[in-house]
Amino acid sequence: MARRREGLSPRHKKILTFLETFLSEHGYPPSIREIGDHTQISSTSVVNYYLNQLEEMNYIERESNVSRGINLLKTSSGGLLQNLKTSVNNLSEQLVSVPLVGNIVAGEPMPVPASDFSYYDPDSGIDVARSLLPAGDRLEDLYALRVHGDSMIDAMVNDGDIVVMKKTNQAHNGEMVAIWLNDRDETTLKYFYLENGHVRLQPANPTMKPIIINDPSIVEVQGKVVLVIRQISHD
Amino acid sequence: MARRREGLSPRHKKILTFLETFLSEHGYPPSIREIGDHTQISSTSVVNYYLNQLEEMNYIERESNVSRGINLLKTSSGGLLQNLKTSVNNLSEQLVSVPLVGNIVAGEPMPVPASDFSYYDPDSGIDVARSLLPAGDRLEDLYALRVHGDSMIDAMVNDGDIVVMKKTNQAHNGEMVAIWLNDRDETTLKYFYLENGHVRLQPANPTMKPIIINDPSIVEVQGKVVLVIRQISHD
DNA sequence: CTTGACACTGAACATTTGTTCTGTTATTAT
DNA sequence: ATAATAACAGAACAAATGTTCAGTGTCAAG
Repeated sequence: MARRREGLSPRHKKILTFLETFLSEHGYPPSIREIGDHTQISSTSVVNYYLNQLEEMNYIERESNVSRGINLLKTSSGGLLQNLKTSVNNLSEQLVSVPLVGNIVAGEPMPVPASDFSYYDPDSGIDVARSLLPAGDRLEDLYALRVHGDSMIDAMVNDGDIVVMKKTNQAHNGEMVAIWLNDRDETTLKYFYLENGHVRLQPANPTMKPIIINDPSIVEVQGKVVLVIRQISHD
Repeated sequence: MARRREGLSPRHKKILTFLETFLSEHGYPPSIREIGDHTQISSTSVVNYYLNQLEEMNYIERESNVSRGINLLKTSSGGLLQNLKTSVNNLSEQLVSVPLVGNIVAGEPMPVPASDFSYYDPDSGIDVARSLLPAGDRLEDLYALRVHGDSMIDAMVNDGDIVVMKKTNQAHNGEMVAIWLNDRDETTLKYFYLENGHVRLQPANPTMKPIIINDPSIVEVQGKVVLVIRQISHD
């Protein structure tokens, strides 16, 4: 006679909740005895009895004869919890911290970080979903700058916006690049076209006219823009 | 004489990479012997020796006399991995999928999703780092629209940009809102100010003049802009 | 050439840990 | 009242596991 109806008993739920809590605090799973200690189950065989049932119901995976060989698949609410094994795979793949290395202002060459990021401070990164970034780009080639001043308006970029750059000093047609113009002492963000021996720098604002540079050598490409982020707050 | 310079040796890196791989495949850490088996280290005391160094350099935490008591803090590339132990808790809190519910074009009222999101398709969401969104906003009040056409240029928003909106039909001074203007059959994005009985709609582009609406009743607020994202690709 | 520190070895040992076994108790259906 | 099953208990045991120890080998500095 089946007393146990399908579903989780209070004891099951208690064990699952303990698993989640322990994992999040320790970074590794608890032992059978630790589970028993924290769920008022005095016997390791009862813990084993319940873990076997949780495995049958696909809340966990177990590995035989392996200490702490428990992999949490679902929470007690049955929710879509990322489990520990996919979180390693997915976290660094889904959310990246792009280092915010300084400001971009019109009257100065913009900062370009050195390749070793020795100055890197994780607290000053900009968090960006990987899915918003170009698929093939290496994360270590990316950095962020905050725009300072109204000088990038023709690039449709506001004071305070964040631009995510990819390191490059070679532009291809149609790419938006950061360019230092030697003759104007000016950094600008424009779409780059090399045409008939001269450079056309096309503003993002389609109502504005391009800059034509007859001597491509005065164009100094400092990076390529891959993403613009504008957080709107009121003044 | 210090032969080991600061930083990771090839053996350290091999161990860290193995830790990441093992964790992602199993959901629990490897034992000392498993690490040795997969990194061609024949002696458990050498594995222990290297793990102690990785702990000193804050790549891992260890728990004494606990089997598989290793918590991975950083990957071999250093720094870009969120703390693994908080990742179980925090992934869904750090990266959110904001539903992309349609397009915003000037000549139509913009789509505003119903409150229950019953149509919601996770594959069509825009991934956004939580840290880029206003701290107090409820995620279920947010949705994204893709801009279609050049009509939002005065808002410094390009064709193809994504705007993340918060549901509201009341604007406060200084907020950027999406407004349907009945008399013009037009949606516009502007900073909103209610002044002396009339509404001033201020473009984001500071070189452009505001729209003054004497009759506030024709202003229909459809949502508030919280974030603009522009993915740059070449044409 | 000597010295000292780092890297490494293999074994021993103690502890941790999971599984199994032999039961008892509680609960429900007949 | 009885039977069957689930839930539980404690102990034993073997295996897994981490730490320690007494060494050896390598290499750069002095």
